Amino acid sequence: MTNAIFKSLEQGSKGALLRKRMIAHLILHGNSTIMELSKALDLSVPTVTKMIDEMCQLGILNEFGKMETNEGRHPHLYGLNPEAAYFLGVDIKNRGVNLGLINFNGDLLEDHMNIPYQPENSLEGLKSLCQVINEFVDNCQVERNKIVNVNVNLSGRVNPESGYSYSWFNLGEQPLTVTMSQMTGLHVTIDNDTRAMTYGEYLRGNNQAKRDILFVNVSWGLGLGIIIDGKIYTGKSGFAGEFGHTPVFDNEVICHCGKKGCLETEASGSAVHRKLAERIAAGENSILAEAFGNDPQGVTIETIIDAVNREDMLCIEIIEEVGYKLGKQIAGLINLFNPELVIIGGLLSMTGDYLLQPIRTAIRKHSLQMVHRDTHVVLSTLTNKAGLIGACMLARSRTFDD
Amino acid sequence: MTNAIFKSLEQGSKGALLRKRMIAHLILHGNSTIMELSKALDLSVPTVTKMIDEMCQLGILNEFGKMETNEGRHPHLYGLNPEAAYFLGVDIKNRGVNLGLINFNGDLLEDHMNIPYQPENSLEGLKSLCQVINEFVDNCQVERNKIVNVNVNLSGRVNPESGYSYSWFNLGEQPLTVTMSQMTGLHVTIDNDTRAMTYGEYLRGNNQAKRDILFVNVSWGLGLGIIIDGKIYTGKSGFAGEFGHTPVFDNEVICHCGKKGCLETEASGSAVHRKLAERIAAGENSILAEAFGNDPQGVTIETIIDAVNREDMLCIEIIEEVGYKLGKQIAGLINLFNPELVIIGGLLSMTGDYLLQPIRTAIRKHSLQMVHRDTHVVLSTLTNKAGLIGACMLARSRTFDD
DNA sequence: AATATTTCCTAAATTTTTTTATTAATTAGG
DNA sequence: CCTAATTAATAAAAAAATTTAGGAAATATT
Repeated sequence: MTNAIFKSLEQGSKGALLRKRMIAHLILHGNSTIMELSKALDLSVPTVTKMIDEMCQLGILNEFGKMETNEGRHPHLYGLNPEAAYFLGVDIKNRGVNLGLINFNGDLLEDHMNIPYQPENSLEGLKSLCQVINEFVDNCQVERNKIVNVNVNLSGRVNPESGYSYSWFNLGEQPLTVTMSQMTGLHVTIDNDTRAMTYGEYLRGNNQAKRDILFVNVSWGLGLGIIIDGKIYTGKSGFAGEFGHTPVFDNEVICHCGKKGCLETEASGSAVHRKLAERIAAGENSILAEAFGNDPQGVTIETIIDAVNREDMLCIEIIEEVGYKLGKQIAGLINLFNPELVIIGGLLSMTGDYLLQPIRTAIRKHSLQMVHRDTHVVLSTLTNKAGLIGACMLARSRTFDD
Repeated sequence: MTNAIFKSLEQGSKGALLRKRMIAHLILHGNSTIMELSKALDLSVPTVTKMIDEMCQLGILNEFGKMETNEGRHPHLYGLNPEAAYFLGVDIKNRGVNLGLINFNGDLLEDHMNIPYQPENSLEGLKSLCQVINEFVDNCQVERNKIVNVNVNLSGRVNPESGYSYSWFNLGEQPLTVTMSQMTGLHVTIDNDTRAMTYGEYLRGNNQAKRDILFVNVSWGLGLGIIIDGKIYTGKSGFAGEFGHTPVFDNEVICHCGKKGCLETEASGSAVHRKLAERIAAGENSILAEAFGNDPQGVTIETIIDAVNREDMLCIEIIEEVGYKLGKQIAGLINLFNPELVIIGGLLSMTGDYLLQPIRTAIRKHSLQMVHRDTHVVLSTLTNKAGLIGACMLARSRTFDD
């Protein structure tokens, strides 16, 4: 972002708020006409015209030809200038890190999945993460000074407002965002990984125009992202969505949160892994029997998903069992939230209908018909890139939030 | 509300939106200075001054003397003119109806509890309800034409926007609000009873300045009211908050919703009633043994509450059991919503600490410490008047919503 | 092909809002 | 009791936004 553009959006700058509202509208609704903007922002046509002219001058917006209409003069279309700014998304996984670059328009220009990186909760671990980021920036197609913001997804407790992370890299006194900015020379924001996935699906997952959305992140653990009236809901302290630790069962499995009976102990990737290990140990057959025999800890969720998609019966049975238990709890969520859309995402959702159908069955059976009638339940469309794309989208959005 | 006042707030009237925003602020924050309003509404001091002058002229606002400050010139205080308009709240109970009258300032001027009325889901039942309302209006201290709006609480499915009620008085084609307006000659709005209670506690329950609130309505059934960012959350179709039908148990009790295992079958007034009946039938002793022996259906929640407060051991035991089960599920809600405040209300909350303490114990045990640390769990302060006061407050608010 | 109709966009006039400067009201301290 | 310091409210000037009216670009109709 050139200096002139940045200045025109700085807090205090005349008309900055309106300009940001206009950008936010264009992000959400795509290229628009003056009339549409005038109605959406509740401003007169001349005012919008004037603002658009200014922003075209600054290089923030572009004209994109005329719209095809049936009658009358055709209106011009205006939209974000893709080259006005670039943003970076960073998605940290158990055994690697995903990096992505988008332009101002939100198009994913480059992505680099599974860059080797061993997450380690120390200053060294943070330094090597920043090194990975710096290498990506140095080798990407865009100059460093054109990258306006970097958003990093972290698991666990994250306060995006203050920039503090409590579960990861909670080192020293200053917010993690400040430390990372110093290490990379780039502006950095952070957010929770499930929230980022939710935001990615909201903006890029074929789910346009839905305002009340639940996103269920079924990976090693179990998380929930909540979008209410088009905005991410974080709760009072930023910890909303701890779905995995809902007290449901009377089992004796100790959850990593320290309690017993958490939903996560029966409905998550870790639950699938444990159940598989138990049943293979009890003598049941599976194409993963050998792998579990050699090194149970070495079997990843990806391995299990692969086995499911190769139609291993034991794996499918366990996925169905877990899906039904999860669906029953999602039924409760639907009763509570009466959402427009429920998206099933996370690693385990890559088993597709094997997971989705039992969930749908359980929802039909256990939630009130009048409530779930208006709720669509679908699979994530971004699958394993939801977190990365969400990180990129957040990197952009955060630049225009106050 | 005189014609001039009404006209100045009508949609389309110049500055109506700003005037409504100002009224909304004064409702929520009480009497304010010009400076405070200027900051809250993001308008300059001269603009606010001009608006206030106009609204004082119209009789909407009053000046209320000067505020005590330490230094400098003291600012004038402005607030709603209590006599500018009056509103009626109607709260329908199982065996009667509660009516209340508030002034523009929200002060409860008159209330009439438990007016004999047998709710009947028919045109006759609706007519006799309107007759009760008309009698109250004719005998109250305010002239009929000064009453601007009447809000009626109904249980079950209600769409406040469209004015249709689906569980009660779903007669004919036009919205219930229109029918009732014709029958009473007054402007009528409707809402769900739990939402009204929630709104009452939000505005009048010593819980000011909290923005994310859950209200648990433990009466014969079990409902949940959700306030997010200071606004009532209704979900996509207006049915959010069906907490009572969360699938939790494996029992064989058929809920009135038709399903088995609903939370409501183990944690609600009806559950307490059933458990009591069962254990008395099994030979356990209680001061209600005789009453249950004669006419089980005749024993009301009020009777049971009375027995608890007279320290009947069996009743207390059952309340504690129900409280713990409810608390465990509320723990899940806290994990999900990370709210600032949880209010325990509804008829059963009148057992006070007998219900609250087991709930708190269960929350401590079953929700994540880092999440519930910032959540206060309190009893309803409006108790049996929450619904009525909420109805009155909604009657007023609805006049200034679009 | 000419005219009517529809819709978009622009320019000047009008209205509204904000800035800036000034006056008013109040307290603290000498 | 007077003056300095502080904050509120107002008035006039400046800036910004909207309304109104008219021209421009496109399609439909005669």
